[in-house]
Amino acid sequence: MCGALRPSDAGKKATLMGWVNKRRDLGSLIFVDLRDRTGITQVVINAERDAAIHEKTEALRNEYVIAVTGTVKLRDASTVNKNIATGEVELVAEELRILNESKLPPFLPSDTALTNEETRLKYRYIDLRRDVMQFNIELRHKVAKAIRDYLSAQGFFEIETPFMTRSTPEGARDYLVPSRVQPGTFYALPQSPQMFKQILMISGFDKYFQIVRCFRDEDLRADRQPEFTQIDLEMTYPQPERVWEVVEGFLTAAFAAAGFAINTPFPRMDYDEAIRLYGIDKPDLRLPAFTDVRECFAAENLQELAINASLPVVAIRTPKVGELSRKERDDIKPMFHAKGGAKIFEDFKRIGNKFPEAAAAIAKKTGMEDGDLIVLVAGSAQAGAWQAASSQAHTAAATNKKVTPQELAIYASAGTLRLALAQKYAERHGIFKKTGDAAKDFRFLWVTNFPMFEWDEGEKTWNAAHHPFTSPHEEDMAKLESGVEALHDPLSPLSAVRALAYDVVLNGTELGSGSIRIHRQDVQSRIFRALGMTEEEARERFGFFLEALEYGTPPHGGIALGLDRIVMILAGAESLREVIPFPKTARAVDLMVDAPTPVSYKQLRDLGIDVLKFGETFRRNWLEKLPKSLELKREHGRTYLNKVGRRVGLPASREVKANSWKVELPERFDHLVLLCQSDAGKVLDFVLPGDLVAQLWPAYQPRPGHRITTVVVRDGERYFLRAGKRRLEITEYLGKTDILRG
RNA sequence: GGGGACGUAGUUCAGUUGGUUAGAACGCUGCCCUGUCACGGCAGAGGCCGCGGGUUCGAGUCCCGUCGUCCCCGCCA
Repeated sequence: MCGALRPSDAGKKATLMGWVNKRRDLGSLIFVDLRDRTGITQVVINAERDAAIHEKTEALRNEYVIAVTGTVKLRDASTVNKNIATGEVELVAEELRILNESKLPPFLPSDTALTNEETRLKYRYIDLRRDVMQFNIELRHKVAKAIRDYLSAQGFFEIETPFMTRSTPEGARDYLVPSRVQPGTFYALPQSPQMFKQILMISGFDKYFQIVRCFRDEDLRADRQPEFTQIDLEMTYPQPERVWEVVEGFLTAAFAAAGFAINTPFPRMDYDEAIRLYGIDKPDLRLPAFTDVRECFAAENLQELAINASLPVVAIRTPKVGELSRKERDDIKPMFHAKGGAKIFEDFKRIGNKFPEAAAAIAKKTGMEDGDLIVLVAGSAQAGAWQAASSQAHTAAATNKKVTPQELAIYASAGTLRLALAQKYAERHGIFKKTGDAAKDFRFLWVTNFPMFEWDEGEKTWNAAHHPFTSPHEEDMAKLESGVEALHDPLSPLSAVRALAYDVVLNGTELGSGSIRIHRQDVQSRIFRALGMTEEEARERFGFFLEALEYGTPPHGGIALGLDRIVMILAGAESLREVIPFPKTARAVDLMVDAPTPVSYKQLRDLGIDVLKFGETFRRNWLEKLPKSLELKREHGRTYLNKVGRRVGLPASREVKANSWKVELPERFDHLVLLCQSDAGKVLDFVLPGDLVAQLWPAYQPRPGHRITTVVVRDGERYFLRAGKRRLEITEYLGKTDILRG
């Protein structure tokens, strides 16, 4: 392999195969850097030694695939290249074969400046040749293998679960797979194998794991792809601590495989504590926690600052930011997104001028050092009105050590600001820079005792915060019982029910989430009742599962971790795309294979599917595939696309600037779908029933593959179809059918 | 669904208050070069300034729309 040769190999014969990474042509002496997965070796071709090979080498271009046989030679001391592992040797070519040529790639794997994502994704096979990508994918393999090996050694079975499964209304949107055999019905791709793994526990496979693809049809982020990989595991009879031990074990193995020695056990923190100290349920422990500095102010100070004295005053300390200019201070304000009456005091100097004693106390309490930035977040006095009204909640919650919604608003606002500030001044405080000490670089944390229920302000009800199979705390069972009576009361005892749920967090990223599950039918019923679900509704949605629970279900629990995120952090990457070989864009498009695409009518018909609304995707995919040189032409009272002009489209009319495009008619049709861009730039698409088509084109006989184009014209509030000189008003008709505005 | 950034040569980018023929670097092509490894030297090719409208005597530059990529909010049990 190209990265393998060492001085000890000197004198040996070797054959290397790989890509031409670089050719340095010095005339009758040519150097070729030959690259494969393992590295780069320099090949020397000397015209004096072999004119034929030299001639062949002159034809080589970047990314040609070649095979070279030659003798490994130690380099002279003066020509050693310390930058590469094979730098002390080179291969003197005695035979050279061009295995394949290459077109000039849009970018080279050896380029130092990164090409834009669009090009990288389109030519992913070239992008993946880059050493960083090779490293990341190899790292991913090593991590996955380490986890498999560890869990297997611990007695876990890797068991596969179906990809084509049942849609559940809970949680994220499902990706659906239509059934041909039973038209009108759909499988769903799993958001996670949650129910199957619990069924496996019921089935007696007491330790299960799987490195498995999951699918969620939600909007993407840098750390969210529509398909992603989970390390999913479940075991019987565990305390949460037992699950944590297993996770700590395989993470240690995974990080070791990546060359990092991490410490276990990870620290643990209650959800409430995480909110109080960090304003978020996935704290980044590398940064300083909040300090509550309400006590540092005198009551009059708070009044003067219009701060609500019954809510916390949070100090955010960002280290080593240094003196900020007026403009820089102003830049902080837009970074703050106030929730529920939270307000910001970004100018600590001014606080110091006005209230020197308070400022001194704050500086002391926060451990402020020279150059540290202090920003305060507090509840505004205006928020006091509704605060007073629910002061009862405040006291009640205080006894439960529970964070109230009002406090949460302050903490959460401060929490996002804390991260934004840390991000903005990352260069200055340097906390995010790797030190090389894994214990400092990777700050793990277990966040535990999540609330069982979340208040939905819109629906005025309590929802399951995790999933409805999460077991509540044994001690909170009584609250659960009484809380059921107050399902639509935001102050319900349900607010204080804790779940046996836990998250594993690394450097502010949620790596995984798990829980001890409910294994008893009676508890499960109570939870469903608490969620306002009747027995019948519950049966309807989770029938098979509830039935399974009744056949001797052992206590069980587990967790699922995002493999992509783990590898991303290990690789030091900013985006999941860097650790997924074939990722999708923010619009869930695969730019290499160009998916998704519209499918033929025949395919849809087989599935019993009728697509009513063709959206942007349809329009784009269909239009883009038309030759650019088409223009509309009218003949024999019909409109055709002809090869004349530059773009597809109709000449702009006075009334409306309309584009139009073809619709491929099926053998049989009940309606046409037309899409039209109105003068306001809005895309209208609507269904045109068959009898209207007949009115417009009386002589028209639908034929397979026949294409028709028409234009929708708008005149004020009236809409017309145009066919030749005829105009057919469809305004009224549109009112009766569904006109869908895109 | 909402907000923001970006789109100029194959690639990364520059392009002034709108004003001659749109530049640089790398890459590419040809020639020269025996110790390079970011090789060097000489010569050269390469542009619907994303697309469509508009304003203007004049648009890469201003306005509107649209397409695409990225980031964020909502969403993601």
